[in-house]
Amino acid sequence: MAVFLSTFENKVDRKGRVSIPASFRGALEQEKSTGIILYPSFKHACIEGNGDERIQEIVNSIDALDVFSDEAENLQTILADARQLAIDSDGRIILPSEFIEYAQLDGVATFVGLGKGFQIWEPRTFMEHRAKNRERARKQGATLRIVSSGKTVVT
Amino acid sequence: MAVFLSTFENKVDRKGRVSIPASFRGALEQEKSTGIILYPSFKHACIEGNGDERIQEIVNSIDALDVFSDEAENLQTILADARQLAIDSDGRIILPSEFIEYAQLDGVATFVGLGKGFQIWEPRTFMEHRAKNRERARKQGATLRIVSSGKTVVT
DNA sequence: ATATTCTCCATAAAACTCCATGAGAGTATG
DNA sequence: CATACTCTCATGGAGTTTTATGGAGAATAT
Repeated sequence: MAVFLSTFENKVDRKGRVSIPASFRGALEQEKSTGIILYPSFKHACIEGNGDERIQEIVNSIDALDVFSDEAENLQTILADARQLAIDSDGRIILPSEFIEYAQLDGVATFVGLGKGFQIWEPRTFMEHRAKNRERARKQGATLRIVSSGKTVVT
Repeated sequence: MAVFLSTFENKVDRKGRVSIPASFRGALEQEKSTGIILYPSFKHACIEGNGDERIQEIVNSIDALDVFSDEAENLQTILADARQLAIDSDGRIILPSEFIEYAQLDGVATFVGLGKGFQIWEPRTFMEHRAKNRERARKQGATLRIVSSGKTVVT
């Protein structure tokens, strides 16, 4: 299965063009994704990115919820704001202006691998976010214990 | 099962290239890993290494958590800092500069087998670390209980 | 027609491949 | 048993390919 890993900083030019990191493109190909799907994050000032396969899972998960529940409606807004973007022959996409504004990008974008998907951040904002996460992880003493079944337990 | 054992000291050249110890490569092959995953250690000034099979377990485990939970975000920082590296035909990888800096490598790297995975240290730093560990082990008198499932617990 | 999007090309830097060397371990053989 | 041979492994260098990125022109839409 494809995995999005590591972080990359790429430039966003005046036209909104930005290169997708090569390893992310590799992951997308494994998913047989022709393009990528972007949508604004719920929690943070960043853009969430996924391949087609992952979006299908999300759609199915939402579909499994109670149709008229608040939760379902909340999550459906994700889909409403999502855009499918083609990757051009040079490995780039054009970031829609609403996403550039939402994440407050200014010429540079940080691509953050999260396993099944990834995020796009304004570099400084991401630095702060990461620092906060690390601090919290240290406080909570997060260590990773792999159990034989393949499940991971935070102790 | 693949096991990483013993320690090796290999050179890191100007391009950041370093040979993976042959026995480690053997262990990786048994895991059907085509490459390795490296990420900075939480606790120490060293790099943690695993076969890329391992990262799959971590990704799946995180995925099993509530997507927007704090725990998931804590663990995602591991993925964001991790890199998947291909082993070239000569058995080498290129260490990304951020890892060289993090572990403060200067031309030499110590590979330390830890069973399921391994670590990469700056040699002097590792010496001190090992001395400290041995001292503690002597004081506390570590004993080992073998668990039938194959899991090992240090008490 | 004018702005926006898409295609194609150019380039520099980084990553990858291939080849060569030398040290050491192990093996063969006289 | 000592010497020569072979093999693997670590390491260095050179050349090729891939990436990221900028710009120009063609296609498309408004």
